[in-house]
Amino acid sequence: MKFPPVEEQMAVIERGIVDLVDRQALQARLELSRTEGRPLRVKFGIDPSSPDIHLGHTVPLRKLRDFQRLGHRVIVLWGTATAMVGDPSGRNKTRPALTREQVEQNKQTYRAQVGAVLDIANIEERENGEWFLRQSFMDCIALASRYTVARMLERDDFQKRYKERQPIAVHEFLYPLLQGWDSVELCCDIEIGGSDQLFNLLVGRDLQAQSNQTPQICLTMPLLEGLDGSQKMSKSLNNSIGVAESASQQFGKLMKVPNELLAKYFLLLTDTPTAVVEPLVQNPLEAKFALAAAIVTGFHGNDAAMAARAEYDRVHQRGGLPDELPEWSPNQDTRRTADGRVALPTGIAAAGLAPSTSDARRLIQGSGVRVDGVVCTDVNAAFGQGTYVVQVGKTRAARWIIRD
RNA sequence: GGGCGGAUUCCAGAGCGGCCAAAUGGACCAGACUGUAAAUCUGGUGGCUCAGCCUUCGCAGGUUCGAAUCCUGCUCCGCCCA
Repeated sequence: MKFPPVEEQMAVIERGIVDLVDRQALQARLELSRTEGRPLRVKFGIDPSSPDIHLGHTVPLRKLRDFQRLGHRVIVLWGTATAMVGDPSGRNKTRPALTREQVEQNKQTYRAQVGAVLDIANIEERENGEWFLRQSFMDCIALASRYTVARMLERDDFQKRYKERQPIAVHEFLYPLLQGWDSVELCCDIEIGGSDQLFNLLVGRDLQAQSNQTPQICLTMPLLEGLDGSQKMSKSLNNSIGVAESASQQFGKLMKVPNELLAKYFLLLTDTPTAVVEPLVQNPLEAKFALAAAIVTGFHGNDAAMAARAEYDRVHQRGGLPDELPEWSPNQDTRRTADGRVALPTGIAAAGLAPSTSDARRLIQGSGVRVDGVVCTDVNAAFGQGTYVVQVGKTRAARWIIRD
């Protein structure tokens, strides 16, 4: 196995990172790996606790890919056991517990999505259920005895919650120990995580040292803010861009990234060199197009990215229609007016363009609804036999086919 | 085990007998503007057969002409003492 010179490796590794504990040890270990021809074992734990991966998750995954390209051994550790405990990092609430079935299901969908970033044929996949699901309660006690309450409470998340009188369940104290123990089981050289993971990663060092292993190097990546520009990207906050979303969805959402965040998105989600990014960001619109194209190409290929761009131009810059226009026709349950026509609010709700008739009415009154391209503000409008294109806002539209 | 405090619409958080579908902020949606689905500004955000009607303020009862607001019990949660 041939590895690039340490200097070169360091440059790749350090791009975009937050913490590195510690830098000298990393250099030394890279040196050693080079002389011995031994790849370093780089672990990344994923708790399959929600069904989808978004761009925020891809930040550490991309760093793993860097390691993979440098020739090192990437270990993806599925937290099948830890997902059932729930990581307290960055949380102000206890996570809901998951069943084994949910975890297994999530893992399957995750796996496919991880493959969009990593060369999945070339990684080591493990599950911490391998050891934790077999251990006894006494093993758990033994593990718990390795750390003190005071040290746990040092942790920012816990301190905050404690001060704010939020509940902290006892099992949440166990989480960092489980994660740290994984590193012992896997003999990790390096562990990667989000910057909120630093505490957990450091616990791994302590446990490794106690087990006579060389403590792992801890490397953290920034947390990616979501489209709202302030909170961490998260599906439940509805500010995320999913890996599995369509090209046009991704493209559109990327155009929504706040201007201030552009440079960060480039740094963490693309390979574009900083020297190119800096001048580019001066023109936010162009930068956004470039960003969206780069990311969408990565997940869907060049053609899909071009098509998404073309659709964006048409829909948003010229007020045109999206590529895919769903069709809708009334059925027996659809309420009709006295003369047998379909009232506009009723139809909008029935066609799924708005959550309720009341909401549809408001949209109509707020001139957010167009029929065949013409704004309609008449709440009492109704349509008989024919075909109509009904648009709600810029992105929601349907072709109504009313046969009678 | 004892004492105290709390549960409000998507979230946070006002309201403490009628003026409450419920302040304010966030989030979200729509509109204007900008070759940005950014920023800024404006409007909206329980449902409906919609100038009216119906259902919401932890759950179940009760007092009252009238309750998110008062009383009783229950459930869940936080804090303090042991």
